[in-house]
Amino acid sequence: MHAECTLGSSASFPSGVCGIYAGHRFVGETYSHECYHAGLRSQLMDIREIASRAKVSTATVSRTINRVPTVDPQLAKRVWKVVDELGYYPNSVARSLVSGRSRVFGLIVSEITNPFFPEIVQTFENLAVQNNYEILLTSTVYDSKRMELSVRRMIERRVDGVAILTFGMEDSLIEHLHFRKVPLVFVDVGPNLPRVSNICINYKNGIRQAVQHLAALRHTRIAFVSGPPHLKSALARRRAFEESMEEIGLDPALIVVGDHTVEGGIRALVEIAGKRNRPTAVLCSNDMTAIGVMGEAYQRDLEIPRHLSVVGFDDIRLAQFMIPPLTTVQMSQPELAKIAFDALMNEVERDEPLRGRTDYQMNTNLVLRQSTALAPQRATTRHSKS
Amino acid sequence: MHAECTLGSSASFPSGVCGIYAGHRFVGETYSHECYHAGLRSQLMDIREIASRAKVSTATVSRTINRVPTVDPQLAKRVWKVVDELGYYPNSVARSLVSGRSRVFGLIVSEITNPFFPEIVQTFENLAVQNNYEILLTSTVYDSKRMELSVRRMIERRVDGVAILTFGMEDSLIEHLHFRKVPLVFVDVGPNLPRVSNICINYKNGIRQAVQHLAALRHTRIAFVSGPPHLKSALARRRAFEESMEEIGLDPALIVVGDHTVEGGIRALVEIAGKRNRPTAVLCSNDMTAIGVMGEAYQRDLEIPRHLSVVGFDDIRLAQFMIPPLTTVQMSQPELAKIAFDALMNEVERDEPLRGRTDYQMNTNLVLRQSTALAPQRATTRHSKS
DNA sequence: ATGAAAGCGCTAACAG
DNA sequence: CTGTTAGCGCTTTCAT
Repeated sequence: MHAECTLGSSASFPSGVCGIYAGHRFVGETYSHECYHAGLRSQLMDIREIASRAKVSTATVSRTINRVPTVDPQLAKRVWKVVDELGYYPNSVARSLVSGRSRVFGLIVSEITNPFFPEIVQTFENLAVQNNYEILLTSTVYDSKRMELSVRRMIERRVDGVAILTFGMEDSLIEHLHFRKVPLVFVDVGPNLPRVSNICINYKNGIRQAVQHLAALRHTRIAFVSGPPHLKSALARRRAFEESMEEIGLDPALIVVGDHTVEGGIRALVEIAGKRNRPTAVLCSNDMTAIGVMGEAYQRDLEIPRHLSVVGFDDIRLAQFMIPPLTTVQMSQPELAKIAFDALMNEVERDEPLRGRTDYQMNTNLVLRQSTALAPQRATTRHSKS
Repeated sequence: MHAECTLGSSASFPSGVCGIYAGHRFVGETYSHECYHAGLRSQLMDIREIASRAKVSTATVSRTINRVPTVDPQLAKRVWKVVDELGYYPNSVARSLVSGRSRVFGLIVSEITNPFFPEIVQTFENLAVQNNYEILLTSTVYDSKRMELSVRRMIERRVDGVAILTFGMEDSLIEHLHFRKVPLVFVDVGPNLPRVSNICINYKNGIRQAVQHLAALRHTRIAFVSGPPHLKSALARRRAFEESMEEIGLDPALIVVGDHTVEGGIRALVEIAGKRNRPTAVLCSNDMTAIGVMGEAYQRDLEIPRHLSVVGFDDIRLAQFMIPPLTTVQMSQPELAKIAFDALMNEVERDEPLRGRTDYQMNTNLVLRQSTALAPQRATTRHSKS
């Protein structure tokens, strides 16, 4: 009946708890000599309670639970039985304290509500579950006080590593973490230090594909809506755009400075729409911008893709549900999350830290959907979507 | 120079760390008699290190840091100075162990990538920061194994409370938490037990508004796309729809069983579009469904709102960025998160648990945007959006 | 007001 | 192979 183990790979719950829950008082009634402070101790069970009930030492309970192979199967069975019956769960706070490892990874994002992140958090969490880790999620909401707090919280909770997916973290904060020898992983901006991993995104590949796709659709007046200029990843995208245009002998029709928000996209479209000899295609530095562009185009009866082709960047989940579905450069969030998580795991398991940064590469690729079409002919035939 | 305090309400970082970081070795060099194990101890500072440097006892350091008012200002200043210089951060793992309170709230959601949740997580995190809490986020991804794991993780980490925002949690898991006296908060489905809070959503109000809005636009053939039938909150929405229709003497034109996903919305539109005497308006049980409906309508050249009015439910952030912006019933996610967080805080701070459940109420309201319009006239004048 | 010391629940030496 | 015991870093009596 109680043959199943409560802990370890089998994730099943103890079958005994319901009985206990149903009214069976078990604290203090058969308390052994080891209980010198019954009243003050946890109202529930601890390792000593298990030990005394299974008539073994706490060390044996610990070993059993941690699957140390040298424990006598007989004893182990007795221990598991009690663990199972009492629904005992080891206190990971105590475990962390003694082991010095919290089994928690910090994940710092700029804003959880930014659709770029949920997919990342989800993948991170999946990996955490698989590896018996927890994730401590904090968002900086672009506020330097909040960034400080994020870092402080990570340090106080003694996380085993931090993925910094917020763009624009002050160096002093990074030093705080690095000083405490916490493994760190960054996107694009990782400093060359031990215990630091850096994920290098190949922006050029996807953006070149986007530009060439537009050119193939006979667009020649192609605009770009950039991200915030202080953001390294945004600059890289812009540069990739300019280079890709130059490669095929095209001049950017217009470069609007955006800010990676929907509102920025709206403003950008206003500017684009107002331009004489209006661009026929826009490449946006991220999908939120593209969403803003599309929304404002709709308000102005500018049809997409008939009058204007739009390409995004990131491929957030929503991109495919836009109307029309958004053609965009995919920067796979699950892949990014996996690389980040693995980088942290590698660092945690490494005995001797490396001399410097570890680099990881990630590619980007165009995903074709329905927000791009042949460039409108100048006052001759009209190309509608059907 | 080091006048600022490192800890407490002032969130500023110690100014001394950079110097230390820049090469000043401080472990072991002035280690006092209290250091009996320098090599094995934390490579960084702990409370004893602070104590010995400030020439006070660890108790005094602890009291200072915790702002116990009885400490001598002279001593306190000395302590703060050292804390500041060394960039000491108390180890909250140890704190949790001794205090028995982890200052972590669990947050169980069904899927982080479901756009309904990010806003909730963000608000929860904001409140957590304000109250010196951490959040332990887990997602069940509709998998019972993962649900078990979620609960197990919460218990092992000794969370101080759990907000269960996943719909359809098995009773046995809830018992596990409740058995360990963990405060719990639910939406709609909270059992009547001590330390349980329940947030009752008034679905009817918003849905009635939606129905009356459509009726006022002269829609008479109104369809409803439901959520998964096993979901209590989805059933409540459906019932609210039926009642609201009945109130004004209308029969539902069609009720399609959906599943709260975009794909379900797509299927629903296929069914709606294929019906002879097609409904002119659809009310969807959530926004994801509405997005699916709109997407598929686009694919079929069914214009929204000209040919079909669409209303969603939830008012996820994206709703306003859809094309056209989606008219929807708002169920404020920030408000929900705040109620949930406060409920947990109230429970944690309560000395004696109440006899039974605590109830909280939350309303819903229609938000008008552009996905609804006058019902198309039967083969007479056409109402276009301009 | 301050310090010494006893633990919080667990793990890991070290003995047996 | 098992048990005893000394802590992990902190808070909190209990004396002083």
